[in-house]
Amino acid sequence: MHTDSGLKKMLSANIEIRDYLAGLIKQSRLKQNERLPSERELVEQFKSTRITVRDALSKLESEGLIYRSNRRGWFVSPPRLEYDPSSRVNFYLLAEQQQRTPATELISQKRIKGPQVARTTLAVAADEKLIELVRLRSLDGRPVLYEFIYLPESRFPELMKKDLEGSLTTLMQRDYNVEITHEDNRICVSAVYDQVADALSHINGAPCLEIRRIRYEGERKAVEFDIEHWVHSAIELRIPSH
Amino acid sequence: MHTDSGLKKMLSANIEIRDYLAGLIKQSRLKQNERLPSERELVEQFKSTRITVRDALSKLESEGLIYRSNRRGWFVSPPRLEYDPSSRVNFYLLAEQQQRTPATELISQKRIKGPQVARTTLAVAADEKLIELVRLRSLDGRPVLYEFIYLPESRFPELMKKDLEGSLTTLMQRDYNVEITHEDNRICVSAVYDQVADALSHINGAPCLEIRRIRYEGERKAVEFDIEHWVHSAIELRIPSH
DNA sequence: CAGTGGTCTAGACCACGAT
DNA sequence: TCGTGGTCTAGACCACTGG
Repeated sequence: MHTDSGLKKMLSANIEIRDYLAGLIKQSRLKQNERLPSERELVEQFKSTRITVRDALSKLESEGLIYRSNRRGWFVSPPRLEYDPSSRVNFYLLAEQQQRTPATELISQKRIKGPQVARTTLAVAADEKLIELVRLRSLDGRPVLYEFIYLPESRFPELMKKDLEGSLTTLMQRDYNVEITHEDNRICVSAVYDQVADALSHINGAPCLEIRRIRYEGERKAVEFDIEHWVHSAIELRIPSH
Repeated sequence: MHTDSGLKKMLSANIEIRDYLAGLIKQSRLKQNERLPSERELVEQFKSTRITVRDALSKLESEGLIYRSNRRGWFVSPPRLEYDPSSRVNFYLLAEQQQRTPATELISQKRIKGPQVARTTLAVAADEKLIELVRLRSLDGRPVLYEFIYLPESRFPELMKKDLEGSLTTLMQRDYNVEITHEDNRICVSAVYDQVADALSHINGAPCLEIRRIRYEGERKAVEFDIEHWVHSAIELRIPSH
């Protein structure tokens, strides 16, 4: 008996479909942000079923080659935004440096107790409220980032009267004299649900790139805690060192 | 007519199953590395179908709460390894600092032309060969990292006679007098296929965390190019700055 | 060998987007 | 209203794992 280890595997149907679409994309027969054929059209073309077609599409989604827009269809991903989380370049500047059009929508602003992890991180007193900002950021009209920002109210009085759709770093510096000395970023693959999934035009449980950030002024004083959920195909992190 | 926007959504079946299993895990009713009930058992328990059960499982997988082992079952993820790619701590030390048992298997070592991206990055001459090392790294017996390493042969003569399962950084320093001055890491979510997927006990097209790294000795001389594919639930990157 | 997940068939109904 | 993707039913066969 020999084993198959040296032989090529049979292509399964979903890989065939994936390879076909990946080919179209790589040859630019499908251009960036162009819609793919509908799932039912692909079913016909490949004499297959929607389960199999959707398997192929979700593989392409995992790779970042395509993205979905809820109930509208599947689209070819544009190049990823290169993002160095440790740099102080803000979102607008970053996007424009890479010939993209940024936009920010403030989804909500609240004075709340906030999640325990934020309270602990920011070391606020038991009776102190946090300010929670929820923002949705887009590139060329496509939502790519849903973020929660927590700030200690005591350090930022009157914050909620300001313009909160621009660069927070700039605002903090200008109006509150905050100088960020260092930060701590944690990055992992996670999943989005409910309002986050909806806003990013994703399904419940779709993978995302999650960045949790703590910003400090001075050695130990945390003044900002963020949780960012990125559409994973929209971003590539770049971490230079030393 | 009112809209539903203020109301709670109906739970779909796959979310119900997800929530049930997520609850068991968070309450430690299922312990780390413990196998979940089989898909068919869950089908019975929830009077559902495998499609729906697998939807729920893949959501939990995206979140990193569970991982799969090919055709063996689904298992509860242990805590993520915290990894600072810019630190010089090697894999063994890192794992042991976090009470994990590391292992490395050298899958292959070859003298080859190598992929164009590696040749360009390392700026090798047209006739020079690269050394390609392929390694699989595990934590507590679970494969978590499949990596391709490219090195210019001219800088590392006789490399293939050495022990290539330990720390390369240490080896390069000791035997070749290489002092890494800086590096450039790029991180994105991608997907694994074929031998990578097999080795990580994943299915084709499953998402992974991909790290591409260039190491330099001196300002511009690249001496190492790596592509790492991490099982995403096994890792959390930690990037301190300034 | 039995049991597992991996892949697939051939449909169905629904919610939502575009028009 | 129609077409889209999102969810689901009720099965089937295959490849591989582990005893």
